[in-house]
Formats: sequence, C-alpha cells, structure tokens
Amino acid sequence: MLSGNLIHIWQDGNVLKYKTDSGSNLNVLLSSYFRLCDPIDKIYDCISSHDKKLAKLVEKYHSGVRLLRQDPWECTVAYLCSPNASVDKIRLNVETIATLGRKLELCDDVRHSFPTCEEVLDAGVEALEELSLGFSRTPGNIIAAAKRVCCGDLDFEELTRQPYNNVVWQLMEKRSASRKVANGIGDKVADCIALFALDEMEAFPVDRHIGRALADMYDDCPPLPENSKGGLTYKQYRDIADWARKRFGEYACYVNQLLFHRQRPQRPPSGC
DNA sequence: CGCCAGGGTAGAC
DNA sequence: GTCTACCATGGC
Repeated sequence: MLSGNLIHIWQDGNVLKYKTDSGSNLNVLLSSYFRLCDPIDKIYDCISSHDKKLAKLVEKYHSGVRLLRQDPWECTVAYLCSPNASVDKIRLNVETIATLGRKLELCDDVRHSFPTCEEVLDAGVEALEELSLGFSRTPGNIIAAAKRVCCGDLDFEELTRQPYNNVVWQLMEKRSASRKVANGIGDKVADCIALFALDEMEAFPVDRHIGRALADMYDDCPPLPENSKGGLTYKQYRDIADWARKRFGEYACYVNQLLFHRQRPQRPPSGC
C-alpha cells in the first residue's frame, strides 16, 4: 500500500513490475519509494571498494537490497511499536493498525490503507489498546505522536529540509541535553524515521543486529556491552554510529542496509 | 521451560 | 551526562 493505492509489486530480474487498479500512473510514486534515482551502481561500487567483507555483501545483495523512502507518519508508527519486537511482529502490528484505515481490494487481496493521524485520533487510544501492539505504553505514544502531527507541531515536510542532528533532536523532543521527554522515540527509532522516511542519509540506525554485525566484522569498532540485556546507552549508541559514519563515509546508510540483511533470508520490501 | 526480537523509560548515581 | 532494571508479546 502506497499513498492509498494497493499495489502488487514483484521483481523480474533487474526490472521492477507492478499491478494496481488505481487509474493513475504510479511510476513516479514507486520510483520515489524505492529511491530509483539514487546512483545505486556507483554506491555499491564505492562500498565494495572499502573492504573484502563489504564487497561480498554487495555481491550477494546488490540486486535486491534498497533503501526505501517510506511515508513519514506510517514509518513513525511502525517504529513506535518496534522496541523488543521482531520484524515479523512489527509487520503484523502495522497490518493490525491498518484495520483502522480504508478497505482496499486488488485481485481478491483485501487490505487497508494506513490510517492518517486524524483517523488514528478518531479511533482513540482504547482501539489501539485492543491490538496487542507490544508494550502497554505504545498506544499512548502513538496517540501522542498523532496529536503532534495533526496540530502541526511535528511537520515532516519541514524536517526533510533540516540537517540530520536537528531532525533527530525534534523527533525525540529533546529540550535540554540532560532531560528527554518520554514520547517513545529514542535515538534508534529517531534514526530509523530520519533515514527511512525523511531523507537524512547521515542517519545510521544501530539495532542489535547491526551492532552484532559490526562487532563481529571489525576489530576496531567500539565493543558492545557484555552483560547488557540488549540495550545500548546513548553514549554507546553514538560511539558506534559515529564510528560507522567515519569508517564507511558518504554511503554509510547503504552499508547499514547491507549489514541488516546479512545472513538473513531476503524478504519482500517492507511497507503495507 | 528457555532465549531472542530493527529499544525506551524512570530512577539512580 | 551515563548506566540499569524493567517492561509485553510472539516465535522458536
């Protein structure tokens, strides 16, 4: 589902094909979603030239792995219910929340558009609480985010024109260096929204998989904590992300995508 | 039963 | 500013 259009998408060799009953031509929309204007060959060549391990990842995944330009609101909600959840669980959460949206049909495939922030507010926090989205704080965080977006306090359009640090700062609602407002968006979730929806190519999300991959592949990478239960402190997170930006340079965010897919069954592009 | 999953928060120092 | 215990749930 993209911008209210239910689309069936598949890959035929190096060609992207799709089917939809939407009257309009969706080439522009899909081109933006898959970032087809990015110089992908140049990017992967550049990454390959860094080291052997990356070259191997590029060889394996270059024909399938892309960075996406997702819808900022949908992306925000998706990552609000991502903490301590698997990709499959997050995908299920997004599909479940989508039942609050408009019904769509294509070739006997019945799905839903992702609900707008207004539709989420109309549904109310009680409706979200019945969806088993994970932690009990998640429905409240989603409602709070919906209010920020609806009232214009959180303006994604404007954020895409701002520098990376500023974007993360605003997403997290950090008002001082020491105090952060609890809105469900920490450093990692903010990075994901910034990179996957707001064109902030400087973002380098560090989840457990990325952290493990880096520690595994590079001896000079800041080490992961030994006995932590999965979590990185803000400092540890920043140290690793900064190391990666410095090490991988301009296309670090694409390296991030490759690392995430390392030793993982390839899945169809996420989204709804 | 155990462990793991695209982490964030309150509260402690 | 930095570090910890705790949080809900599904899959395996």
